[in-house]
Amino acid sequence: MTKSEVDHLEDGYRWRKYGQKAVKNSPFPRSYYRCTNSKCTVKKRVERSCEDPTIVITTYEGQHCHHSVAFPRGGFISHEASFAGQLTPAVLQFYHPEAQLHREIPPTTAQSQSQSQTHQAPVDGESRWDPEPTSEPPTDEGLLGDIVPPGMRYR
DNA sequence: CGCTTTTGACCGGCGC
DNA sequence: GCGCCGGTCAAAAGCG
Repeated sequence: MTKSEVDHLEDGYRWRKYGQKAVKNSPFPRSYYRCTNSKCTVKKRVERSCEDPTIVITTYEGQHCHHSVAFPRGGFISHEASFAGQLTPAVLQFYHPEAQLHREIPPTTAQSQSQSQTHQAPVDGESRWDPEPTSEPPTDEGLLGDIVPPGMRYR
């Protein structure tokens, strides 16, 4: 879950929208994105919270088998790519429709991605990520394959 | 000219 | 068996 005012959350990857559907749960439509890389079967589902338009719920499916496309000097992408091979426990409790109803929204949601960060890869550029991690095949180690990068919570 | 977005249709699964 | 819901595909249009 990410709080943001804009839909296009630049997470370092290139996404191609392949569909949009309105879900009954919320008045806002849900968008379906897929990684432009043919090898990457990663899918992303972006939905807006019904109660809080400023919050978008982004669900990732699968893992990227390549590094982010380009964040050379942008320097604001998180290091989530490094987690490409592991699952996050966060996925266990990521679906609580009711829970979010009484969730409060900090008024200071303004800076979602404007800040530049601290952390910038010294030598990055492109695919330094092995197409096939030696320790684990891209096939996927978990049936769910869902991954929620821990570093996706901006504040 | 190529790529991305957009929108409607189509398909599969589930519930009743 | 039918209807509903969610998800994906595919064609056309728009933009860079």
